[in-house]
Amino acid sequence: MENIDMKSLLNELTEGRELAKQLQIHLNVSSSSHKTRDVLIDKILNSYDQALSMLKYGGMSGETQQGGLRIGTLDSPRSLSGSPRSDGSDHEFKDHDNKEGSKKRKAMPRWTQKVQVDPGTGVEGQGDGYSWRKYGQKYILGANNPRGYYRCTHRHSQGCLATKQVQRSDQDPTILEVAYKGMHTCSQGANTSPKTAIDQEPNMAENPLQNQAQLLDFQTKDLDTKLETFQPLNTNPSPSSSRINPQDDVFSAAMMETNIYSPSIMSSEPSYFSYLPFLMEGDHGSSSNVQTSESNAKNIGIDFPFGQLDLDSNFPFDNPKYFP
DNA sequence: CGTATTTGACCCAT
DNA sequence: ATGGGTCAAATACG
Repeated sequence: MENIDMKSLLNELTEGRELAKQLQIHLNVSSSSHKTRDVLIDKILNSYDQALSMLKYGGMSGETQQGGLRIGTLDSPRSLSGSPRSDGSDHEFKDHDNKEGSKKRKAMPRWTQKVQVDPGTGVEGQGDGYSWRKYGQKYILGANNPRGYYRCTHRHSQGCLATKQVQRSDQDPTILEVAYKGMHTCSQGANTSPKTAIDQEPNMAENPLQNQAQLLDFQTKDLDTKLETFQPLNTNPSPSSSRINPQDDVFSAAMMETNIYSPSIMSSEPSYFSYLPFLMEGDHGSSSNVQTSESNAKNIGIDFPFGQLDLDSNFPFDNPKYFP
């Protein structure tokens, strides 16, 4: 039963590929806006994110791994409750629990993403293809902004355990840190046709409320209804693509690595990085601050999303059962 | 009127 | 004991 959810995995990867394709198209068509591209990139990253998480936690319970990374703009971690020196390093070869015989702890995949919101509007753009329901908010030590707790709307109906936490960065109000936990098992997001999503220019953004309402079909309420602090959300992948082609043609990796971050950065719109690298993290960092590990000064942002992930180390890629 | 959000209390893990 | 995460009643929203 601990088998990897091959279906979902394939879906994610396929979706990612499709998105990449779209991005490619958009890149050729200079008419597409940067935002659109950003959105695509965003989604692509999310797809990989999801897929990787699945692999990671589905393949082995090695759970927490951490590839620290940060965005160039963020600095000074600010005073955390404790001392940041905890450990940014990567030493995870300490077997946590040797007794695998015991009950398997639900090592839900966790990863965080930094999302840049539009400074002017304060809105992130479009939401992910999932519907979230806010179930809590709390002020965290060391952070001035509250952290919002969201869970998948279909938690009860479909037992989807995906959750996410959204917190606005203290220093950069335009940066939103979204920590995801668990993956969606619900049947939503299937209809997240990227095309539709990206086609909508997220320009409205006046009222967070309206924003969410008009964004897309799926409602994504992550926004803070409060007037004082808007807190948009981020976007997610769109699983369940229509068809799965296990043996698609080559993955245009080259294209991806070349364009992934380029558009947003070099294109123009200096104020729009849109997507920041994400990082997987475990629980060693007792301090819960998302941006804790800043010791890893290696900002990969502009490289390749996978570079930061050390998955290779734990990834059972030798597993032949990957693509049946 | 049904559903999502708000918000303090509660619970659990450090 | 403290802080983080969740619950749930009350409220807001559409």
